[in-house]
Amino acid sequence: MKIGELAKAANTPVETIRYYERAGLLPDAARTESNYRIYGEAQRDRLIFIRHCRGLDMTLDEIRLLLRFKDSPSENCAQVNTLIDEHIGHVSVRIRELKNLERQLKTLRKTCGEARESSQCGILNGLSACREGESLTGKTGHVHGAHTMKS
Amino acid sequence: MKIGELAKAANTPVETIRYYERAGLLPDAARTESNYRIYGEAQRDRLIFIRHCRGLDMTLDEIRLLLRFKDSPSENCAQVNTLIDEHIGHVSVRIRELKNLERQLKTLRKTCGEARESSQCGILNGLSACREGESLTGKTGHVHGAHTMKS
DNA sequence: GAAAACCCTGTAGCCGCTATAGTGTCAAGC
DNA sequence: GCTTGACACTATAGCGGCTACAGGGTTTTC
Repeated sequence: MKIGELAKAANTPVETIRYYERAGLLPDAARTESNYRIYGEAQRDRLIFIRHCRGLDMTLDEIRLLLRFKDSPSENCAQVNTLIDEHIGHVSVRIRELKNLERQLKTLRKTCGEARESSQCGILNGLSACREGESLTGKTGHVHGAHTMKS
Repeated sequence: MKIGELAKAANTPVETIRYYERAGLLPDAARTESNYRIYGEAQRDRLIFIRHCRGLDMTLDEIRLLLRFKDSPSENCAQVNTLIDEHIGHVSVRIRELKNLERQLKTLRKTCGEARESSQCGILNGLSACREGESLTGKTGHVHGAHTMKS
């Protein structure tokens, strides 16, 4: 199959596939005479694996490690378990952080129930004031942000 | 105060302060004869405001909007309320996504209780298999990722 | 008067894509 | 057989929000 077909089969943009190749997650693809990439089922499955991992918010580095284990089936998978455990830890930490955030934001929102002059706005004023016990976000994990990509 | 003092006062790296200036969040600072930036209390307060907003995971664009309202105190702050409401929405969405993720990861983790051969590893095999009802993450908000920055 | 600590500008890198510009190849329809 | 359109290729730049240089100048401290 050509790259466009693979893209459909794995529900992945073409550019992303080429990016994964450059990034070393997919092996350099075989080429036709006219220099088009061609793929078999093995590569398709590998790509689907990668996309599953990305769907679980793993970094490409984490995925690289998992792929190494997939590529050496006789090795002991203890490191895989560790990786997943750590990743779960990162996600949990991030959930806790975001819940905190949500709480703070809702508190802040209550301080300006209705529209009024900016100078009187409880939100703007609240953001200016210094709160004390603020343990600013994340040093622990690698799960970031509060903003998803599209739109 | 010079930039280093401001950095301490607002608990913000010097480079980040310069970056905010370039990004138009802080006004171009006044300069000494030897071209050093100098700041007063107003700029310090503005920076602290920005850092509070960042602590609440707002984007620089969102913060720019808030600053516009701070800069025109007689305007109606309805848009501020809307922004905060939307931001709360983004955070809530992200929390739901991450909880989902956590659930999936824990399920996956259970499939390989103990270390064994990679080829037998429930995790690696689970990641290869196609799950059906996967509503892949995020189109709705702008709160992203599961990975925090440092370490 | 030398060394350390600070400041400056400009540029490149991080991640995981995404989007261009500019070119080449191929299959279908006339 | 020639045009049109869909697809493929490479190379490069951009996103956000910093962070980290390199290579210089200034100010403070001993």
